[in-house]
Amino acid sequence: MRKESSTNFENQQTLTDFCNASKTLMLISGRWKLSLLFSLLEHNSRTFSDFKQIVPAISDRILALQLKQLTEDSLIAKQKRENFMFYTLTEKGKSLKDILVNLAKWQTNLE
Amino acid sequence: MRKESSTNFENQQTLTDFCNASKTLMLISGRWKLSLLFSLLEHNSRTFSDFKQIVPAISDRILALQLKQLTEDSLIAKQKRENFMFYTLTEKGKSLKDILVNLAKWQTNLE
DNA sequence: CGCATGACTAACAATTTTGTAAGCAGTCCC
DNA sequence: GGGACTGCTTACAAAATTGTTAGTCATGCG
Repeated sequence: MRKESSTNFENQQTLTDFCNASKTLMLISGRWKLSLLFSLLEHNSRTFSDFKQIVPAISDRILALQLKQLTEDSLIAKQKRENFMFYTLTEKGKSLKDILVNLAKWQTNLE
Repeated sequence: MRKESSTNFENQQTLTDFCNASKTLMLISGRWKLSLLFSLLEHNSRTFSDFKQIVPAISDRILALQLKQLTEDSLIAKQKRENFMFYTLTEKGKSLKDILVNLAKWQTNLE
């Protein structure tokens, strides 16, 4: 999916080396990622289908992709319970809470 | 540049309606935007060429594009002084400071 | 068994973002 | 008046992200 020889890729590297905030930003950019994280902040534990109901516009593929990336970045974890897969926030994921809340609050304060 | 009839575009709408944090996130996502903002937090006032020196890998086109978007979103403003264009943070831009610093700090705390 | 549901994946297409190369108007300086 | 620099823009190309459609495999249930 990534082409590790592109200028684009190299620049991304340069950027994250240069600016720590960009690293954090990369973890949470991606369509619907914030929605998924917020819904986990509220409910602690969700299944694939739960997410689809919360964000009906999302397609299976994209949902799976976002969940995969969040999992790879250790912000969420998945585990099986009673034959269902449950997604939950990891400690790392929970530690993002203030940042997420502030992102929302900043926008709200503008209005 | 945008195709206002695509699912992609509609979903972006849905998303920002649904999740305030996503609105904020959109303003600061874009390659090098954080770097540009941080450099303005430090130095208050910069020219186009200054930015090019700070982030040598950036191309003219992309720099101009990012600056334009930041300007359209009113995070920065540009004005002419002594035949040079200077970019500065607006009040709105300055009010992002805590968020930006926290994004960086969160990453740093991980290490 | 036959069908429904949950949690995905594969193949492909559309859209968006980012990068390259070249050029251009305005100002300064010799 | 010829360069050189600043601050862009245009036309084009490459790469990344997002969306569509159609499956797959496992489990549960009447």
